[in-house]
Amino acid sequence: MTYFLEVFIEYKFQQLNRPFTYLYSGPLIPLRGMRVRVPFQKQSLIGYITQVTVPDHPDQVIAKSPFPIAEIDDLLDEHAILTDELLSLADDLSTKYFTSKIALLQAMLPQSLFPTKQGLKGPKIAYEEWLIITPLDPLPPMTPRQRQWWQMVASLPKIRRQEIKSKPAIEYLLSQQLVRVEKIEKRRFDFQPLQQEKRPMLTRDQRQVIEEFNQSHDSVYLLQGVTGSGKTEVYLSLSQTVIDAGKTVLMIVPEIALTPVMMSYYYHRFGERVAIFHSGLTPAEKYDEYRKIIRGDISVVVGARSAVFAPLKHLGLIILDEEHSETYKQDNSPFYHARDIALWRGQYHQCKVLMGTATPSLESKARAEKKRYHLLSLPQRVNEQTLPKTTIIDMNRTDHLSPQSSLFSKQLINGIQQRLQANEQIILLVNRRGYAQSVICRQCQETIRCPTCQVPLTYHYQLQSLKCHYCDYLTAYPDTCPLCQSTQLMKQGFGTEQVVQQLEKLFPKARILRLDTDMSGVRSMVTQTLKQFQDHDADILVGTQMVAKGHDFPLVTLVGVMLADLGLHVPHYRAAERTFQLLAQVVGRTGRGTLPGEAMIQTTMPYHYAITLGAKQDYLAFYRREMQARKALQYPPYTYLARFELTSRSQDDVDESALELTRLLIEQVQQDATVIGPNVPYPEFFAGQYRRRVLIKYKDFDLLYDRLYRLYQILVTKTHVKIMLNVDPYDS
DNA sequence: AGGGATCCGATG
DNA sequence: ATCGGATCCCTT
Repeated sequence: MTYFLEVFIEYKFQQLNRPFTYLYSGPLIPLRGMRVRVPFQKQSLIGYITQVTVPDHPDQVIAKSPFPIAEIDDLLDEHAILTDELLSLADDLSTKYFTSKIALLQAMLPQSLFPTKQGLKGPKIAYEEWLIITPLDPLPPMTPRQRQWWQMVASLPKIRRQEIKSKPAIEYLLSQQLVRVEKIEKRRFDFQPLQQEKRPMLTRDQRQVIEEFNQSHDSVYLLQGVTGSGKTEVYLSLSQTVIDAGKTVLMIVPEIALTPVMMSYYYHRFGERVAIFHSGLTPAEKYDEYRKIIRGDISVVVGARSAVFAPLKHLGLIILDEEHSETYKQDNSPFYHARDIALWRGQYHQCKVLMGTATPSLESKARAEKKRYHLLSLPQRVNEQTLPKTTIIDMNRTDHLSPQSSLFSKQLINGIQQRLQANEQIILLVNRRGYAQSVICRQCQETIRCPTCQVPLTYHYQLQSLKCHYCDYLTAYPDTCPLCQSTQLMKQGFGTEQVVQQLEKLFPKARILRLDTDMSGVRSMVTQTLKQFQDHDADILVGTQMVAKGHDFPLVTLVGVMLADLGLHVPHYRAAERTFQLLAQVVGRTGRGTLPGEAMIQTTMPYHYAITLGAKQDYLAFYRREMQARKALQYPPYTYLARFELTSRSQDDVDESALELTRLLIEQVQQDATVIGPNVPYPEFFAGQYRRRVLIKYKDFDLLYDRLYRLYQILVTKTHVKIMLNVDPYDS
């Protein structure tokens, strides 16, 4: 049989983002989604099959072809590693986001299955050998010892080979064909579920929401429930219905740190049919989980952003928890948003998509108001507690500051003291990691900066080093100013490390934990810290926004926020929304058990609406107010944004291309869009590349698409400059 | 004319 | 990305 294969090769360049035709005439059956090794210009490259055809007269096809068609070198997979759905998703996304299909497949697949040469070096399937008895009559002769082992194998349906301690015995049993060996794929990921309390009874509100969801025929739902209203129970209950009907569920959470908790909930209900999937697994674990999913052994996948591509078949429900979370947007190529992917897959499978949060993104709330999404609400906390009492503390007033440490207000110190005495727990949000924000030289007034990004470096006490929070550049803390050699270096601003240090001085008996991304380098450290706090092996948890998300600690009765206005100083149209959401979320971490909660917010901007409304968790007031601001400035959700990102090793080249692109854009699309640029991003130089951006603001992408695409095609051939389109960018 | 560097276009 | 042919440029 002669097959004609359409193959995409491994290079992820726009110019090569098209299929090449190859021949295969071997004994196997090639399928869409399998990887192949192909000759390509004297090279041997990996690619994947997107189309297979079997013509009646292959010779004629070859004769008529305008180019010579080569044979593939090798067929690399026995089964397709991608479903038709995901191939078609990659198709759609590569057109919409101007990205090569290979780049998208790399986002969808675990590294070890990448269609690149690298991928082939990845982990292989791990097998375990199981012994299974073969009924024989009459039995061959056996020594008593051999007979003993034989009986042991016979008493079980199957047994792991390594459990039989006597090697000669097995070999004899095998040689006599009394038992046979079956190789079964091993699952390397070993999930240790967390302890969980008994399943609570559903509240009336929860039952009502579940009923409304099940009765409705709408496709997209926004579940808006205040913090502590029990959204997770709703997710579990709806998942149960779907799984009982023989379909599968995709459960997406915003952070890897939240997967073990959510996974435990699902694991306790659905056992081995749950898979976990996120970028924190080892390549081997990811490989195993992925294969398990694609084989159809899995009913629920729990995971972070990349799990939205999990190749589940027969999807019956997609849940996106904490819908507003910015971690769902991948802000480097390929620039996708997990919410968009979820909606796309929902449509493909004709299944419902449920997005839950206490503080919806303005986009989603606006769509719910327009009835494009079906709004479900949980207005009450499950424990019938009121929302926590909150105080905003003006840190401009020196009389508010504690005489013992200027980082804290008197009030917060007192609050912590009281909780420690009552043996209750405290969360402190400090949304900046490290010890000191920056280091300045008193002599020459210069800040010490990253040699590659030019960003001020942050001082880390534990490492005794300076760290760049953009590129992770690390250097020992210098004794003298690198510019003028003066010894008068001064640390400015504080972060989590310093807060912990001060707390240790102020409360020597308190058990204090720190949680931020600096410790997530060590695998499972985050989970361990959270578990320690959950088990009340610590009194105070100090951390960055990681502490604000989704956790449920019933003993926490005080939440303190330091530097609440931090996010408001970033020049970004989403700054207020981010600050509001962060505050509302973190304030929601207190008073979740039977004890009433309290929150104290330290800020130098005590009257900013993001802070006053965030403190009260008054979503609706914030929504109305922020929508007015967005309307006045014509920002999303009243318009859409897209950003061309240009990078090059040459500053001149990138400047030239950016100007050219801006000129063309103004010429081509000014009627239907606003063109802003070229802009120089911060930092300008990153990862060995100079960067420029051009922003466009528009109302209707379809109207622009053809012109943008043509323009892109012209510029993309320019050598030395890479151009990417970031639709709906989130970073500043 | 010869050889090396550089550009450009195509890749099945 | 990378190969190979065309072009350019300098030297002899």
